[in-house]
Amino acid sequence: MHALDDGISRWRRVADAIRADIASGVIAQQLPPEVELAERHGVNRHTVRRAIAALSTEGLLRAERGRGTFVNAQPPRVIYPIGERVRFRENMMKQSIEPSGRLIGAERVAADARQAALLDVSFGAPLHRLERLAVVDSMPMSRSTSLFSAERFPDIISAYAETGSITQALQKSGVSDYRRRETRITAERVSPNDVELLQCASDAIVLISNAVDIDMEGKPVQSVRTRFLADRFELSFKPDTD
Amino acid sequence: MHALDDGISRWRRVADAIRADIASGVIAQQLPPEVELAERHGVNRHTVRRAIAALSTEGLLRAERGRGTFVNAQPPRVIYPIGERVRFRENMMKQSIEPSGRLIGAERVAADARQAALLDVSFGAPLHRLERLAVVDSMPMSRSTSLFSAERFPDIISAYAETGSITQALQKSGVSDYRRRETRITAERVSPNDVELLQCASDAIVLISNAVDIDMEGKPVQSVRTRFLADRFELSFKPDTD
DNA sequence: ATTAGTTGTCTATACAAATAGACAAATAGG
DNA sequence: CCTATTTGTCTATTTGTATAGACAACTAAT
Repeated sequence: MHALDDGISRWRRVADAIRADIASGVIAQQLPPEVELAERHGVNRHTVRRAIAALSTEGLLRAERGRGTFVNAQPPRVIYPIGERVRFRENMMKQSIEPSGRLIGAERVAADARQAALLDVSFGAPLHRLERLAVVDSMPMSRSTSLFSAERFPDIISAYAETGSITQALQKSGVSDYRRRETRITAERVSPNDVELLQCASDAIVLISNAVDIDMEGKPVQSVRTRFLADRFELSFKPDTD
Repeated sequence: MHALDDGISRWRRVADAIRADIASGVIAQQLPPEVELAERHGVNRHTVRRAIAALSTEGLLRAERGRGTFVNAQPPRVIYPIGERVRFRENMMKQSIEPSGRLIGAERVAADARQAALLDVSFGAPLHRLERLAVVDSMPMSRSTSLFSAERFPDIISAYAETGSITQALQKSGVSDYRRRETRITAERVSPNDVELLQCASDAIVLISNAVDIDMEGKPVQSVRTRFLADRFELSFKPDTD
């Protein structure tokens, strides 16, 4: 009677279903009793209990003996505008959120064919790779990998380390302003490497944004790949605004 | 010694890792031998075999006894531009793709608070809900739920049924042109209802786009929620283009 | 105080997942 | 032809998942 053997346990599917019901508002404050949930999902009560246990350690639910199981209030999704002007710090502060970027790694690499085309440098040219982690209220939000031409921006790493801001680091390197040329968005399961970094479940979903920033003459400045945790973010694109 | 009990079987995690390695180009044509994969992922060879079996029935891999396991060529992700002008048919035909929309349901509903605000109608006002399925080469790509004011567009359903196009259905209803006001993007696991409709795995990831279209006077025309299969799509946002 | 309804804990059983080892069958290269 | 390498098949064992039933502990209302 097993629907599809997709390698996902029943309690996990029940947990996902409950999570979805909460997100969509089907379940508001209090969960139905365990026996009812078991019937609804066609599983044993113990399976429901395991699902609830998982969601409880996640902080989404709170079970009280004799009373029932309740939904904890969740922080709303952070809205992240994508458009011509993308400035992480500005965007967050408009929503009364105090952000902080953390440098988690820097490396010198050679441009592969794809990056060479995006950044308009020759194949194999030296690049600075900058790994950042965006944190809001001590909760990891996204992980970014930026690539800069090492020839054009030899000191971008130290400039970022000092200022903690891409915008300011670029200003020190002579780029007074920049804008986004293109943003491509897709979604995947989080990579195992990022699980502890982002403090998320090992099967969390990340929104992936591949973008290229250009200076005012239209020359590529940075190529950046950001992985947003999908359950903490919502990307917003407004044509008119700004 | 279990890393994290997240309800996902080991073979499934190995399968996901292999899929990711293929997507990122770490694995190109041929897979490493099963024993090597087993070591790399810290599992038994049989577990790797099960992962490979799943990916083979999925069409991603092809195992040949005595030779090895090979990666089948995959169709590239369809690039879907989001911007002011969003026209499904036009967008697809630019990429030499012949699309087709299928009407899978229509219903008359009352506006809830959120939809009323988006469409600028009063709470409880009658809406037409239009459910569509976008198909490319007989492969389902996305599922859309459109909402129109039933007062302003009483015949939108039949107009869409005749023309098979939102753009043309709106023209028949007196809207010569429209543009997108805002697009909000997030990602979730596919809902169980959509699994058979979209012909995808029960834990596939969907990119969700919530958008509002407005006419040339700025009045809201439709509110549309589209669920794109993340492994078949890439959303692209270009500020300058058009 | 009693009762109905709820979550928490315990034992037991059937079934699937993962591990382990051995060997067959096909391929490729010397 | 022979050998090394690789995928395919088989048996067996251990561990984890899911089901089943019973009962305790707690809450809220009568």
